[in-house]
Amino acid sequence: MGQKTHLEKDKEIHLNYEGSAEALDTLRHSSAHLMAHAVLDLFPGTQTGIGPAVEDGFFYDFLRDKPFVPEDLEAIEKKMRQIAQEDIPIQKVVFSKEEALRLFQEKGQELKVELIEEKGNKEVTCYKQGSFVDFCLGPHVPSTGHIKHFKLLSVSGAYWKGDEKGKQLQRIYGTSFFKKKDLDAYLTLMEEAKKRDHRKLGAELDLFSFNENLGAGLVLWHPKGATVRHVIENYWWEEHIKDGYGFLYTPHLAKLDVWRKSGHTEFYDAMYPPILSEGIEYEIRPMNCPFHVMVYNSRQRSYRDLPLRWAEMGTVYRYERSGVLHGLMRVRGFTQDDAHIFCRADQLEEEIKKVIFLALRLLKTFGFKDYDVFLSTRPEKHVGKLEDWDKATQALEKALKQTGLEFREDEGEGVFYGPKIDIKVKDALNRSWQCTTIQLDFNLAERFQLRYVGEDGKFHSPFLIHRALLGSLERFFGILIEHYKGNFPFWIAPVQVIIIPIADRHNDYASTLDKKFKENGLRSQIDLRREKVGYKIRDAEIQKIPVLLIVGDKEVTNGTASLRIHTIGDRGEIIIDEFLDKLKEMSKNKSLTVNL
RNA sequence: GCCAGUGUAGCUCAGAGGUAGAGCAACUGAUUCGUAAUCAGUAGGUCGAGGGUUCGACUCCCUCUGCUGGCUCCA
Repeated sequence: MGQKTHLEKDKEIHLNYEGSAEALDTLRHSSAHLMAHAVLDLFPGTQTGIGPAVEDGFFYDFLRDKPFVPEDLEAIEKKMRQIAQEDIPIQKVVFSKEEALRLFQEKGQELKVELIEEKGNKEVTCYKQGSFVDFCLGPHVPSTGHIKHFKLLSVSGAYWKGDEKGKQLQRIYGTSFFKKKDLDAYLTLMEEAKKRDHRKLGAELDLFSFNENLGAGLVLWHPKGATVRHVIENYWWEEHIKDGYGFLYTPHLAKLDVWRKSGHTEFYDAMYPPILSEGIEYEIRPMNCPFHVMVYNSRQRSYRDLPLRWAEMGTVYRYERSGVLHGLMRVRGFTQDDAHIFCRADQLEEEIKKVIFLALRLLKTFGFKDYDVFLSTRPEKHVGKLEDWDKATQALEKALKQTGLEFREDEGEGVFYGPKIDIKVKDALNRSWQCTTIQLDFNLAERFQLRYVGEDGKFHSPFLIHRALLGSLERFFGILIEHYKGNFPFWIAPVQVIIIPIADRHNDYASTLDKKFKENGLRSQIDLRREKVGYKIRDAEIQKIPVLLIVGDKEVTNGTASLRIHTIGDRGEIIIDEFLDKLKEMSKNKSLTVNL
């Protein structure tokens, strides 16, 4: 379906099929119009901003004295259904710019007037449905009756043209589908996402918490969360050792002058105010780079020393505005799995390739197999030599191509100090999360005068690669929790095995098993409470412990245990030593599934 | 930071201008039990914090703080 057009110039006929993404966008765009139509009917005097289709639905921005409250959404939705039922034709109308301006002026739609003045050509395309007219390029569905399966979701604030200093508008979000089945599936997916929300699971599984008295965005890692973190860090270290990294520990604080020199005070706005001590200003670090650079500068370097790869789980603190904080995904204190690589021009491509492969190796092991990859190139405002930018951008591109990854080029979206590669992982619900970032840094190399002595005996500037693979441990943990819905793979699970004795008389036997598992490097736990098996099993299942071992008279006599696998169920008796080996194997292989 | 919503027991949630209630969890006792909740009893709250209005505030008003959904920004 599509909009029929009788324009002489526009001979092109849009034939959109329901299955296509374009068709869905059209439907949603029309849904946005329908919503604006309903809003203007219900709340005369409201001004309309923009109302596009977005990834999961649509929104429309409104300017109105009184804010919309949740109850208004119900009324608007009802009105929308009414207008949809009337099946009003949606027509394309072309005005001259003057006509269009007059029309919207008369309607008191000043925002639209502003838009037409900016974007309108000689001829201004509008779409009309009954009393509602909108400045819009279309296309749209033929009539309001085509819009059947939609739901308004939320109200929020939004700035006119995205400008924080501009007018504050009210945005209403909704979604719309061709088929009821699809709408229901979407709503179910939202419910599903809520169930695996890391904030909810974090509390339920006792992984981490926040505390109002401590401050927003500051994470308390509980023992179970800390165990997962430790597992992640251990594995991360092993892989970095394999790739020839050295490790650094550096302080969380430095004189403000360091940050002046690095340019952070000038260019970076997420810094906490400095701390004055004995007349000297200190700054809590928002980044690790200057410290690593100082290690580099602690002695003279030769071209033979390069590349130098130095990694640190570097904790940083950034003042994030209160409204942007979000569970573990966006915090004020976090630990980056950071590293800086100092290399020569001729090593650049190889080093970047190595980093990409290392990133993929790590992400795959954690179970992430789909990625969105971006290459961001030189923005207008930048530092560094053009020649270096070109060389580096080429190296990034060449390295990416060699990995066989599909990537998108974001032209001009690089940071002012260098081009970069970003890798976002897709989780179990196909949501995308920023993890890996690989950035060239011409700024620090220059400001801290990084040098090495070349083959020719002269000083040269090394390239500085700044990279984080998991991103931040906090965010990565959050992503892991949501990806697995708290059902961590065996090698990651904070408690891997729980031993459940049926009655008191089985406690001793159970304890020897627990001890044996612990001695073999497994994270085992024992439930000695005087409760019925059913109760203990339920508890263990809720805690999402992957392996449950139940021991009663039979098992004590046979020297065995009965296995129950989380979410799978009872698997019968197992022989301890054999089983122990299997578990150790599973841990060692970092298996993502339970193979027992 | 901005717009909107929200904060009642450890958790999930009722209630309401006259000093708070349920279920689960916790604790105590009984039960010694075979694959997702045994029974009974007890205890638990400065109703997010501070200020104001009122004879009286958990309830109304203001400020702060945390959280939620967005905007803007970002690992």
